[in-house]
Amino acid sequence: MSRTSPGRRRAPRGDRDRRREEILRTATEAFATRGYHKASLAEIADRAGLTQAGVLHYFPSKADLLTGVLDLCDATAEHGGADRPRGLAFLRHLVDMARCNAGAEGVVRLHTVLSAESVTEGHPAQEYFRCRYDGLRETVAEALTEAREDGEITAELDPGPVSASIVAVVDGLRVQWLLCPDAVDMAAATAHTIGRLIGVDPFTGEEVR
Amino acid sequence: MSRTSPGRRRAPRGDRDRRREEILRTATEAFATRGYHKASLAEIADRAGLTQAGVLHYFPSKADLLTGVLDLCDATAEHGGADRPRGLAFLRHLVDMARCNAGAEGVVRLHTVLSAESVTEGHPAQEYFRCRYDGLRETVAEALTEAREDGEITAELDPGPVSASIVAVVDGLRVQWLLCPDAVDMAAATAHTIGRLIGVDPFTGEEVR
DNA sequence: GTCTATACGTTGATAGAC
DNA sequence: GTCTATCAACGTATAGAC
Repeated sequence: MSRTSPGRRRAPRGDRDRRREEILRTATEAFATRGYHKASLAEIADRAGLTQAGVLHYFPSKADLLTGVLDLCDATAEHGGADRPRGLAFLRHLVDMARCNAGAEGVVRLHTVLSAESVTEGHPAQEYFRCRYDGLRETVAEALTEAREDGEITAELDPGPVSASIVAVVDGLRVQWLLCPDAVDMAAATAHTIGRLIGVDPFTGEEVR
Repeated sequence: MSRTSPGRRRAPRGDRDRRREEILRTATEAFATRGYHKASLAEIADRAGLTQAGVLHYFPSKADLLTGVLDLCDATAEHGGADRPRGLAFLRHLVDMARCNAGAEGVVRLHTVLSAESVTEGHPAQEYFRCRYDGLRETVAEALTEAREDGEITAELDPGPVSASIVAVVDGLRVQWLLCPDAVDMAAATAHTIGRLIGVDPFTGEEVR
């Protein structure tokens, strides 16, 4: 183990890590606005204040840079490792995220562009997104089950298909919003759709009919 | 006007048009599996049985080829110019299309990949998809209004947000299905979500609660 | 109408000086 | 650690022979 490594996460280990993070930040922006294939190492390097060869010193290949970006994205989203809300509260959390997303075009763009690009032949993020959607569907399904156990949802429902639909709405609204921000209210549409799908307004708890 | 042109649409005008269509077919496949940026004219030309320069003889630029693909896609989808179904029947039509899509991976892939890629900076299909989503939302909203007028839907609903959500579900399910076909039943999930959103099963007409 | 040849730019990656 | 230099490969598009 390196002498300077304290052996724990979250401890800043010096200039190298700061450099890496700076590169990841600019790479995130580039991938979000241009997509993985169109974004170039030279452009990323330029905005990060070094040369293209410099970037490849920290990330052996462009694909490694992409996985680095996605990992950082996950790490940021977990924001300290707080437990996920239980039951209906988690569905409210989804709506809150949609509201929050409406002010963070970059994040939305990154996810939207890369997730769709990942379905192409041999894309380096394919496995990442496959796992991600599997996890998302399962998490939503769990939350739905909890909500029923806790009596927050009274309607009969099949967690599998419903969770896929919820994830799909959140996703699909992003594309429309990116192309035409004024035509879509992501948070409102998400909240409304979830409410109809589970038969309960996720915020007031009132029955929807 | 050319001597061989009969001056009407749909009349096969000879080898040139057949060639163009052949190129468009292979280009469609290439854009669907690789995305616009990653697909190359050389690859398309190769599979169409001519050289890269040959392709550019029929389509002045790669961007023109893309718009040609999208136009052909539209023309095919209109299949003869039949009027769109009215009211609830149109929503059933959406479900039927989802069912049909589950057997036509290529079409799904083309739309999914290009629509998301189009939100990137300066993408040649950006205007196309902006208009497409505007049109889709409006068409769905019209169908919803008709369904209410005809008494097929009794519940109160706001056509704007609901139509955006319906379009979003259809879209979002495609990404999940492409990444993991066994995990998602597009037609079932689409039908179910639409049913909950409008309060009526689109096929049986029974009230949903 | 289709080809060959080529111009001309950009890409990701490597080697080696400093 | 960061650079310059260089690489081979690939991209679109054009020019001109046939």
